[in-house]
Amino acid sequence: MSQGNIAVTDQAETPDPGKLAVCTVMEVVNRISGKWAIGILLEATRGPVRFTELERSVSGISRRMLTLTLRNLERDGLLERTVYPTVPPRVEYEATGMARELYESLSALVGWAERHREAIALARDSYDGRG
Amino acid sequence: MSQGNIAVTDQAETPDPGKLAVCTVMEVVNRISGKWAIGILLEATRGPVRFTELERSVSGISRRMLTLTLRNLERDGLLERTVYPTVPPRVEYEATGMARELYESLSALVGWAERHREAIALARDSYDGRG
DNA sequence: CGGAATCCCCCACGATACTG
DNA sequence: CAGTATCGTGGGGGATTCCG
Repeated sequence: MSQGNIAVTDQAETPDPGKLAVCTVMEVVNRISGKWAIGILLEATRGPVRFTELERSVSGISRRMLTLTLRNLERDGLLERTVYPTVPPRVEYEATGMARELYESLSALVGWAERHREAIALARDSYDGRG
Repeated sequence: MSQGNIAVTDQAETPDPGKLAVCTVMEVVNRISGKWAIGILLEATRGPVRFTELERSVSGISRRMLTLTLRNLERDGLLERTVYPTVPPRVEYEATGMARELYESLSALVGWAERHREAIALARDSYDGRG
């Protein structure tokens, strides 16, 4: 994805700061746009959390998706995974500083959504009503 | 999606502001998480833009996806569609005030991505290298 | 407890037409 | 010019089973 927008900046005409911003936004949006990443990130921001705790607190998630999403977040450096070699095994996940900063950066978006939630709902009703 | 997190707030225990924020974030992220929405929104933020102009400036997009994404953005009240009943037809799209505010709200995310891009790349290399 | 492996489904998206 | 219609595909995600 984003082949066009990114490739264009190679050595072509003026790098166009606008296009660059688009790529940057898509980068971060794609990173958290999965169905579960944001919820997991939030739980892990509260403090160290175990696999099974996440399975319970992130309601609706399957073991498979929990594992996959945790791996991706860990890979991006947003979660730190700690294994305690006890028996039974104990694994804890915690948000990194980067992830906490990300969560703060999202507050602007939350503000926007709250300010315009009603307007969006009205726009949809209007659009769906008249076509 | 988000069945769990939203449904839980019906009349259950304390509404948990954290979970509510998760839903709000996912709301807005999902709204712009398509492959083309952000790029289209940017072009339409510069000023009124025609269908064919978008087809050229948003590189790689197909007519079909352009139409679908435009419809969704219009439905959410992020784009305004103006039809000039001339021949040949002329249709212009422009970002609404809401959309412009959204773009400003995204700047925090851009800042985050720029600050941590290198750290993320390193985290990935490290993760992929060692497994 | 904390996963990995397998199977299946759905839908966002791409390609390729046709049209007022 | 600005769309619609139709068909096909890939991968994100669900359900289930097995494992150290």
